[in-house]
Order: sequence, then C-alpha cells, then structure tokens
Amino acid sequence: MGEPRTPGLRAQSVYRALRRAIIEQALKPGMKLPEDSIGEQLGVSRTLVREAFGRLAVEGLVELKPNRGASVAYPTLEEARDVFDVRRGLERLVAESLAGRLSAAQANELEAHVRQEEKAHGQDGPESIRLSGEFHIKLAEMTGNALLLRYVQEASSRCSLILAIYGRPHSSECAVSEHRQLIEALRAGDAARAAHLMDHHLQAVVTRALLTPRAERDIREVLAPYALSEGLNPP
Amino acid sequence: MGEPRTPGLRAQSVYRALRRAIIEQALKPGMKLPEDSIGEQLGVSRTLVREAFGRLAVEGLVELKPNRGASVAYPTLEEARDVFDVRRGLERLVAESLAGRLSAAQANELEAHVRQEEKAHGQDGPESIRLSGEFHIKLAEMTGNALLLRYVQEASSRCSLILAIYGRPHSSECAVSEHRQLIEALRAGDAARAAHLMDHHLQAVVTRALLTPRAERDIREVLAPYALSEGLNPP
DNA sequence: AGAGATCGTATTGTATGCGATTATTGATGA
DNA sequence: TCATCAATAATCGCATACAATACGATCTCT
Repeated sequence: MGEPRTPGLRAQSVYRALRRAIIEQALKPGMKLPEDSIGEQLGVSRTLVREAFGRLAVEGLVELKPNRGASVAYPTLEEARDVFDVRRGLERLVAESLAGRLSAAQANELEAHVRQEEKAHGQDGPESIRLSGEFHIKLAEMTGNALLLRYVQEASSRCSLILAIYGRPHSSECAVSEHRQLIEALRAGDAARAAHLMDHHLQAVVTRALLTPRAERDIREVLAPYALSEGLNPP
Repeated sequence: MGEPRTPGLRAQSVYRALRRAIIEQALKPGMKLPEDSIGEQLGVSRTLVREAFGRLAVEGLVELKPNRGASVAYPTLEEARDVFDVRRGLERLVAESLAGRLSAAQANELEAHVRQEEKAHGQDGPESIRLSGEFHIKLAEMTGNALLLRYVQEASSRCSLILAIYGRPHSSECAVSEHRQLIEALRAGDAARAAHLMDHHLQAVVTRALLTPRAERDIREVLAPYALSEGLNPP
C-alpha cells in the first residue's frame, strides 16, 4: 500500500498532522485529545500519538495533565503576552541579522510574497492569515540560523493559537504596507530601522487583533450577567 | 518503597537525569545512547527512555538518527554560532525587560550571587562554571516570562555542550566584573546600556572560550599523528 | 428528593513483545 | 594480507498488553 515504510516518519506525520489541526483550529483550544481515538483515526498506535503529544506540549500547543490526558492548549492572557514579547525579540533579531545581507533572489522572493498577500487581501479568508504568517517564517529561514527559525516557528504557532482565542474574528493580522517597508529597510541595510519596524509591526498586530479579551475562560464570568438579569444572586 | 508513585514523574526523572548527565559531561558529546542499557541502569523501560530522548532531541542535546538510535549531540561550529547568536538576542531581551524593574530583593539576590561567584573564582572547578550559568538563568527567571526562561535555559544547555567540545579546558567563562556592571545598569534602569553590556558580555564569553576549535570529531583526525609517529600510512 | 458511597467503564502510564534494520564478526576467496 | 560477503547478534520502531487512576452512573440511606 501507499504507507510510508521509512521509520520515524510516521511519528513525524502524526506530529505534523496534529500541529496543523491545532493551528488551523480544526482542533479548538481546550478540546480534549484522547490517545486511542486519535490514534485510530490516524491509523497508528497510542505510542506514536503520545510521542507527538510530548513534542506539542514542549511547544506549548497542548497541555498535558497527569492521568487526565492531553488537550489543546488554552493559553492565559498572561502567557499570551509572554509569547508575543518573546516573538518580538526573536523577530527583531531576524531583522538585524538580515539587514544588508539579503541576496537579490531573496529580496525578490519576499516581494513576490508580499504581492501575493496583497492579492489575497480582498477576501479575508484563512488564506490571508496564512500568507501573513509565512512571510515571517520566510524571513527567519533566510537568516540561515536553524535555531532561530525553530523558535520563530514555535512562537508563531502559539500566536496563532492565541489569536484563535483572543483575537478578533476577521482581523487581517499583518498590514501589507508594513511588510513592504520592512523589506525596504532590509535592502537598504539599515539594521536599526529594520529592527524598529519589525518591533512596531508586531506590536501593531497585537493591538489590532488582541485588543478584545472577549472570550472568558471562567464560566462564572460568562454567566454573571445572565444571573443578574434573572435576579439571581451569585456570591 | 521510596520510588515515586506519581505518574508522569518517572518519565520526567529520566529526562532530567539524562539532561544533567549530558550537561555535566558524564555523557560526552557524540557518545552512543542505547535505549536498553540506559533504561536498565535507571530502572525504567525503554518507553520512558525514548520519551526522554524525544524531548532532548527537540532541545538539541541528543541527535536521533532513524534506525541508528540516539547519541549525545555533537554540534558543528556552525550550529554553535547559531546558538550563541540566538542566546545573545534572548538575553538582550532579558536585560531590556529587567532594566528598571528589579525589586530591591531581586537586586540583592543577584549581588549575593555575584559574591559567590567571586569566592569560587579562585578554584576553577566546575563550581565556577555552574555559578556563571546560574546567574543568567536567575536573570531570565526574574523577567517572569516563562517562555523566555525556557528558551534561555535551552540555549544555555546547548552552550554548555558546545563549550565542552570547542571550549578551552579551564576558561572561567564569565567575568565577574561584567556581571557586576550589568546589575548596576539594571538598577539604574538604563535599558540600552544593560542590553549593550549583556551583548558584549556574551560576545566576550565566545571569544574567550570558543576560540580554539581543538576537538576533532573524526577518529581519523585524532589518530593521524599517532599513525605518523609509528610510521603507518593513513590514506 | 438530595447527599454520599459504590461499582463499572473509559483512559492513561508503563512494560513488554515482535518484526525490521543495522552493526559485527568470522569465513572465504583473491 | 586484504577485500567481500554471509550469518549472527544487537538495537530500533512500533504495537500491544497489563496495571493504575479518574470519571460517571447507579444505588443507598437519611
């Protein structure tokens, strides 16, 4: 059959499948993740599913409670702030590393990407969101620093999760013009300006998308107004 | 008996044991890590050992090759550079976050730590190295940013590994005076200066310790001089 | 009827087993 | 003597099996 025989690859596949499912919100934050049903669905044993859970837990995409299994992570607002802060620091580093060291081909690739973003800007489907994220990943790749890439990817993933919880419904995350400016600064080799632009760009993403802490985790807060309107008496 | 009954804790123990063993160089870089013998030694099954390997591989402390098992990571010089670059970026972020936000108790704790470093500076045992590392971890902890702490810890671990391979035998990594200056800048709330100091401090660590790429991975290169001295003829 | 105890089931944590892949050793021939 | 190769031993990848724990339903007693 068409099954992969290469060892270690099936484990990887499980990990990637779950990762994508979480980021694309097919698996919603807080959702329970039973080992055997997932394994059954993916055609592997619990062993591999657990392995994937371990990795995803390290990356902060799933929570792993002893004897109570795994669930899609549900970051608090505080964790969200932490993630964004670190991400800003990391991407500032990306910008500094890249300033003045961009090859012509790389610059072109980035600009082609931005054009795609612009085209997709009309429809606010998931396409626009995906492209915005990929722009940042592409930048991290171009540094040639594998560790930096990994950290940026990880932070980005967690940001996706965070925006899924706290973000506005259809905010288009990244302004295309800001990406353009950034490329310009990188081309010019102005490291300070590039870092500054990146910093403010990501700051803007937060304020644009994250301003509304609409979802409340605690049921009490959700129900409080209903209780009042019915004349009930919550303690 | 005294064995931990709490579930998930044994897995954690295995992970931590291996981690420490690697960082303290009880397990030397490149060393093979067979699942069976390690599990037997630690009194657990291969399952838990593999779980630990997975995490350690993500953190870059072990290499995991398909069908060939695990071994203690042996970073290349290029990877080493990547790690140090990222670490500098992360710790710069730490410095910026902390500048002007240090409580009196925290500042005192840091200064007490530096005094300890100074005391241990005479004997260049592993004590000095450990204290130098812990200073940076303490700083990261004080930011209150859990993700930043994790990344700094990870980068530090890998740096230990790197210095074990490429570092001078008894270089005392961190200059105590540089730590002192840094604390001063943090107290004064001078974020730019603190970041700058941190950056150069870590840069200095690299140049002090990493200059000599003495260790060779390949057995052939190690043995070449011996072969020559015996009149043998390596190709 | 409601609070609490009890049992059954579902799910997790860990160990073990089986087939597959790789390393190693000894044999064979040039 | 050195290279080639086959058989054996060691090790890994993954599935499965078993034990422990937590959750939920029923049952009892007030």
